[in-house]
Amino acid sequence: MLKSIAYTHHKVRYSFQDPFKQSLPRGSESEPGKLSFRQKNTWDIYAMEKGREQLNAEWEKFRHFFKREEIPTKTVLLKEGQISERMFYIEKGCIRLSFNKDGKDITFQFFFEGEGVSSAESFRNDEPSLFSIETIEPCILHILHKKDHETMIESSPLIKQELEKQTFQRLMYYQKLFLSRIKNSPEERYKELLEQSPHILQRVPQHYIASFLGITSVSLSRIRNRK
Amino acid sequence: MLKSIAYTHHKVRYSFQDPFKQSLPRGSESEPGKLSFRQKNTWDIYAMEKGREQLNAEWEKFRHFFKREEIPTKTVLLKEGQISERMFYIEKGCIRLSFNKDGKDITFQFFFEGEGVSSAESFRNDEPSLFSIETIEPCILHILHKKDHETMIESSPLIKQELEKQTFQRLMYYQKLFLSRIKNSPEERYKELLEQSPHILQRVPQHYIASFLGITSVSLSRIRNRK
DNA sequence: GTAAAGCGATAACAATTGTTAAGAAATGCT
DNA sequence: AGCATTTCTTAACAATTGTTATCGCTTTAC
Repeated sequence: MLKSIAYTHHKVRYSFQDPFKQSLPRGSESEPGKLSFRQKNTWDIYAMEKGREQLNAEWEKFRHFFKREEIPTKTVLLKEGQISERMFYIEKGCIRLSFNKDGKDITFQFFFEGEGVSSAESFRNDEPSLFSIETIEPCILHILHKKDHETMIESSPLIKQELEKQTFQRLMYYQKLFLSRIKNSPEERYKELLEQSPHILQRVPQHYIASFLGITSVSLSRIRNRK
Repeated sequence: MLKSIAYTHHKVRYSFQDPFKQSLPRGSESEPGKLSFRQKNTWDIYAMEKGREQLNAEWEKFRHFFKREEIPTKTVLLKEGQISERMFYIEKGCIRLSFNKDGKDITFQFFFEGEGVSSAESFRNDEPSLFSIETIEPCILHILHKKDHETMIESSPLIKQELEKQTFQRLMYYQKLFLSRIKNSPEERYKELLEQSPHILQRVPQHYIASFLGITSVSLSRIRNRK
């Protein structure tokens, strides 16, 4: 199967920049609503700044820590309850986060190309992960091991500072995610997906979308028939 | 009314330590489940450490930045959409966070004595707050103004570092909050409140509890009749 | 002390969603 | 291409929650 995806000998086309700058998952940006593609714009502004270039140069120093791997569909990268030792950066493909409730699988976030994925608490505190990480499509990932991550932080105060800044941004993001989840009905949230993240609806199977919206796939069909 | 609460001439009995160490709201710890009173234990351990004492001594240097105020019930400390210039530390009383959806008021967090409250994004980025902050009971608060907060951070690398550490903890907390909200039904979450945070049920009016659980007060009455 | 406001419980009815099952279409594998 | 698996839609019925209104009790304000 992987053989049919001729990426193995394909020249990598992305440039190596801060791999976790985009760590706020794009799939869920429809929920805070205000984050849709805003980071792309912010990214452009940063890209113009000298500091940005300096930071990218700093990331470039640790490029060798990221191991490139091709991963098939429905591969569990991290299982809920395990301790995470790796972070993932997506070059190609789609990933979902999920957890188990009474035998039922609940999806709550999607990640796409250019985004970083991890179970931060597990990774940083050696605690069992609260959720699983799984590929939805065939993926090309760049994988950072925990030890290399620590080495990187110790070696570069600049990167350490940047990651702290991102922690705050993620806090803000989760706050918005949380509020949006409370605030909007599944139907409202589906409509936001339609308007702001159509790529999710095109690439992710409906039953994952339903799970993500917190409803059954039957209810999702009903919602889709209402519009 | 405030005159009947004879705190005005009452000697302050708390000691001035890191006022935001307890910034993870206690009211919602029932949701992550695993955080219930755990911080109190962690606090004790920290209190034994020399570093802890050093940090408290550092906080003590900025005690004068915190303005003590007595606030009556149902006082809006920050209105949704406004820009926050203050952080609050509760000496006495109860505070809730809420936002408005189609004319309806939705409560999502409670704070009690010993806890810090703020709209972090608004405070830090000068953005309109996503929610309101309101007292449920008569309160005694220690209020930190934004300028003083900035002065404090610039003056003390130790405190700056401590606040960064807390940011990560808050990120973890919100992640758990989010997952718990998705995972558990209102009834399950009500039962957790019963077991782990009975003080909330005793002090907070039922209709706020219902709102917090994401249901109407009628549904909450039904749930209460089921147990 | 009295009036008003606030709070909680309950009933009746409407609306929404879940569960289960069946069928059709799309996708994956050999 | 054929077959197996997965995905999506739909119907029927059950379960749950929302909306509205009413009542009684408690608290607050004057």
